[in-house]
Amino acid sequence: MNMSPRGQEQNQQMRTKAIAKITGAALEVFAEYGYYGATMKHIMQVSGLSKGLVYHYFPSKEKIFFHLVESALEISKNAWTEALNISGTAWQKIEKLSEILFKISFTNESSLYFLIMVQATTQGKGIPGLMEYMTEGGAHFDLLPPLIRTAQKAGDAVPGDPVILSTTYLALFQGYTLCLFQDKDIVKKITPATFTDVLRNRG
Amino acid sequence: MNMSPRGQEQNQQMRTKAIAKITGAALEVFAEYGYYGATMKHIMQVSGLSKGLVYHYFPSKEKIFFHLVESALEISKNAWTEALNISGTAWQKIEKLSEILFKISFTNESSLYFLIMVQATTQGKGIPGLMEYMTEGGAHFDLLPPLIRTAQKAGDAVPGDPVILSTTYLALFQGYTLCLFQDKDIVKKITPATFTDVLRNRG
DNA sequence: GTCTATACACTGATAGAC
DNA sequence: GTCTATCAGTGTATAGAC
Repeated sequence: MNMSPRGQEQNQQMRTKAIAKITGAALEVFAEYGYYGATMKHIMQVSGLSKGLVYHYFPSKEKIFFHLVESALEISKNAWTEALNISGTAWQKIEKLSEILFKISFTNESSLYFLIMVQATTQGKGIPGLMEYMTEGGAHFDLLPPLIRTAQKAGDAVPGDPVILSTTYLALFQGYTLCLFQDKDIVKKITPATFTDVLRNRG
Repeated sequence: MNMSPRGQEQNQQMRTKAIAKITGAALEVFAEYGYYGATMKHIMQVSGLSKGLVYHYFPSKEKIFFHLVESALEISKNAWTEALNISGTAWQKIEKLSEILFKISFTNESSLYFLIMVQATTQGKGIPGLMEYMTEGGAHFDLLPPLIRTAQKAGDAVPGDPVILSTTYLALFQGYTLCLFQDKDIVKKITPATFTDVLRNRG
C-alpha cells in the first residue's frame, strides 16, 4: 500500500470534496423531509459516504442543519448587499432586489436553501438557539422599510406603513417558496415583477 | 339493539370528550414540531391521556395527522363557501373572502389548522397519499381566478393573469402564516386589506 | 357476567452517535 | 460495527356501569 504522506494541498482537496458531498446531500434531504424527517442514514446514502466519514466532518445532525441555515442566510445577505449597493433610486434598488431574489429563489440550485429556511422556520422551535440565530442572520431585512419610505416620497412606491409593506413583500417570497414543495407549475410563470408589483405605486 | 352497559349517550359523551382532547393536543404538537418532529408520547402528555386510550381512538400517528389535515381543509372550504355565497359584486366577494380568511388564519384558535397545512406542505412528501389528498381538498381555490376575471372587467381588480394573481393572493396568506411560527408582532398589525390590496385596482 | 373506557408494560425497529 | 435511547405500535389487564 502507499504509505507516502499526501501533500497538504491534496488533503485539503479531499476534505473540501467530502464536505461538499455531505452538505449537498443534506441540503436535498433536509429540504424535502425537514429537520426531524431527515435521517443521517438517508444523508449518508444520498452522499454515498459512510457513517464514520460523515461523523468525522460533522459532530451531529444538528450541526449539519445549522451549517445549511448559515449558508442560506449568507446567500440571502449577499443578494441583498448586491441589490442595494447599485447606484440608482430607491425604486431601482427594489427592482434589482426583486430580480436577484427571484433568480436565486426560483431559477437555480440555490432554491433549495430557501426551502431549508422554511423548514427551519416551521420546525426550529425544538432546536435550541436556531430561531435566535435566524433572527440575527436576517437583520438585513431591516434595510427594506427605509428604502420603501424613500421610494414613497419619490412617488414610486405605494402609500402605506413601510414595515407592513416590507413584510408583505417578504411574505410573498416565502409563500411562493411553499409552492416549490408542491411542484406547482405556476412558479414557472412568475417574474420579478410579480413581487415588485405589491410595492409599486399605480395610483 | 343496544347492549352497552353505560347509557349510549353517556358513552358517546366520553368518546367525544376523549377525541377532542386527543385532536386538540395533536393540533398543538403537530403545528409546533411538524409531522416527524411530533411524537405520540408528546401528544399523550399534552392531552393527559394514556397511550392505550389514544390508540383506542386512532389507529396510528399518520391517521391523527390526516384527520387534522382533513379538518383544516374543511375549515378552509367552509370559509370560501361563506364568502363566495354572499350577494354582491365579484369584488365584494373578494373583500369578504379576505375578511373571513384573515379572521380564521390570524385571530382565533383555528389559526393552528393553517400551521398544520403548512407542515403538511413542507413534510408531506414522505406521507403516502397526503399531497394528493391536499390537492383534491383544495379544489375550491380554483374558484378565485374566474372571480378575479369578473372583478377585472368591472375595473375593480388590477389587470394581469388571473391565475397568477390568485396564486399571489394565496401565497401571501401562506407567507404571513409562516410569521406565526416566529411569533412576529407584525401579524397583529395587518388587516384584511393587506391581502385585498394585492388584487385592488389603483390605476 | 358482560361491555367498554382506560392504563401501562412490553415489543421490534430504528434513530443518532461514536 | 456497536451501543443506547427512543420511536410507533400492541397485548393484556383493570375499573366500573349495567
